[in-house]
Amino acid sequence: MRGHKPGMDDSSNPSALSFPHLIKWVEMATRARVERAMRGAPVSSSQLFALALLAERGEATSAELARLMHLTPQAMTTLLGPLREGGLIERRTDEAHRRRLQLQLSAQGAALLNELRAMAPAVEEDLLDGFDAAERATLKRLLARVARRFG
Amino acid sequence: MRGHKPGMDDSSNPSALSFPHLIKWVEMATRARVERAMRGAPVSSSQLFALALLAERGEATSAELARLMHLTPQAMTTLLGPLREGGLIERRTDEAHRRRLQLQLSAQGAALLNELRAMAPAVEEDLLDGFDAAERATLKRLLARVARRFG
DNA sequence: CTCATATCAGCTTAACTGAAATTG
DNA sequence: CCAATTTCAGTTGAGCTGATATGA
Repeated sequence: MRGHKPGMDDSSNPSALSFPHLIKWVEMATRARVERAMRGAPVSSSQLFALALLAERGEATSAELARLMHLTPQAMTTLLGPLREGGLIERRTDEAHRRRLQLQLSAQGAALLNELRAMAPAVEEDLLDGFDAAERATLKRLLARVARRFG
Repeated sequence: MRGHKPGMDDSSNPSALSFPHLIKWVEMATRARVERAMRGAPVSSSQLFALALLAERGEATSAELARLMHLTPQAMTTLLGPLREGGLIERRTDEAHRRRLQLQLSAQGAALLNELRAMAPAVEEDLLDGFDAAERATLKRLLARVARRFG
């Protein structure tokens, strides 16, 4: 318990970092390692994340992905442009709503995603070295719960 | 338990997101809300984070902050520039190592940090709505442990 | 000489706002 | 007419590499 009273978090410590700062800090540590591991890859880490979300959904519009990723639709158009030019995603017009363009991974996109997924365990191991299996599972479960609240 | 065997995380699910992607996702949700809450503020969220780290340390060099934030020293110079011009941080030459410039918050910097800290609870509440106190404490404790491993 | 610190210059990527066209 | 989707154009911020200078 390290001197903590039950139910007492660190918010009583005036110099404790807020939740936004903690997330930002861990993300910066993660980002640095992911960028290094992805050096030379044909997509950025943000683009890879979009591919992963699209793979999970099977099919989605650009506007849906923008909402999932908390970006403006314009930012999503920019992000997806190179993926489409690189043949990693394909589009088809939704016949029910002809303004919507349904996206899905191409075979190349799926292959690239699969290939780049291989680097994630090493990054995780580096970041979570010293965390036991239960702690890792708890952290990932809580993060997934936060993320999924919005999509 | 929702059908989970004890000790089993979601890594056996091929479409589960990796730790780097989970962090990125939560960070994007957080970033969007923080940027909205900080619209019009004289510093960016990254600059605010640098101020928070500096406040915690009391004093630090630019190179130390760069290592803490997993940035290059050059990126840190760029990030700190406006803070110095805005009178939010002060520098003094380290007499033992005259090449080092020790940084610390000015009174204005401390005041601004204090003011902007007020928006964090609302962002946290929005993101962690539905999480009980124990879950929030656990999540923050685990995130802090990851972040502190590197500084 | 070597290493760490700090900074300048130039570049790329990620994100925004504003404006416009298309479809339901 | 209005709302959602997509995209173009322009802008800002955040991060990188390379090169330079200084001090221990």
